[in-house]
Amino acid sequence: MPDPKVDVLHGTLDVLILKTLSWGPAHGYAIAAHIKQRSGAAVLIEEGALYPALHRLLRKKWVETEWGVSENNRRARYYRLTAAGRQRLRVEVAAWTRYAAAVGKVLKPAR
Amino acid sequence: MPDPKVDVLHGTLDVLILKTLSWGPAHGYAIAAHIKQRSGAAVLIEEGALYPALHRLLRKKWVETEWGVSENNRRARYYRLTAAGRQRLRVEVAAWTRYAAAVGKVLKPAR
DNA sequence: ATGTTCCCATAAATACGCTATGGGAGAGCC
DNA sequence: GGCTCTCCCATAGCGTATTTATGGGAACAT
Repeated sequence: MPDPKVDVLHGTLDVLILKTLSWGPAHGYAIAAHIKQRSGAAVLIEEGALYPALHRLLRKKWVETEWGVSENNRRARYYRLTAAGRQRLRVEVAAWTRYAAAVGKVLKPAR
Repeated sequence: MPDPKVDVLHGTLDVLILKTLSWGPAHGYAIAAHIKQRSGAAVLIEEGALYPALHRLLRKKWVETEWGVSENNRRARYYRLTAAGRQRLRVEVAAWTRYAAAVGKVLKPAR
């Protein structure tokens, strides 16, 4: 069984969602589309991961939601960052940046 | 502010270990120390994660092992990259690089 | 009417790191 | 001889997050 495909590293989905919502409220489908587009199709969010993640963020009060109608005239649930969510975004971006830099140092070729 | 500890993101441990072993054979304890040192203490590998990971890599034939004696005159198990492991390292470094770049694009501040 | 896209959602399987815990053996100090 | 510190290996149980697999409903184009 050759290699398992890993689209999203554990723990990075939340920050991607929060960042996306920092541009303004959006519904789930649009969030996934935005991340895909903005990452150059390198990060693909499965719906089975997306909706549990959104509910998780809701429970933590980092986002809030209300039903609405999408641009395509469909029933859609819009998510919006809360103040706590915006703060959390800063924390998670900092953590990612730090971690990515650290991994980069380890993986960097010899000097 | 003591030690800002950062959890290891799922899926990044293997590549860190493989990279470390690309410098030459090493035992578990030294692998953890190397990653800690090289990452500027940002990435700390718990032993409860390290040894299962090493056994995983063994099962996949990416590393091989033999018992020896450490620099401190202690019984130690040395791990060495196999050819398949070296190849796998290239794949995983590429995957990390690509993924990190993609996340970076999403997290980048406004245009 | 039929297929396609859009949109939401959950269960089961899976994966992997963390915490907690255990042990053994060399080295240095009293 | 004891004591403690550091080095080194290892496993079990837990928690959490992602993938896979499914399901459904509504709008729109053909």
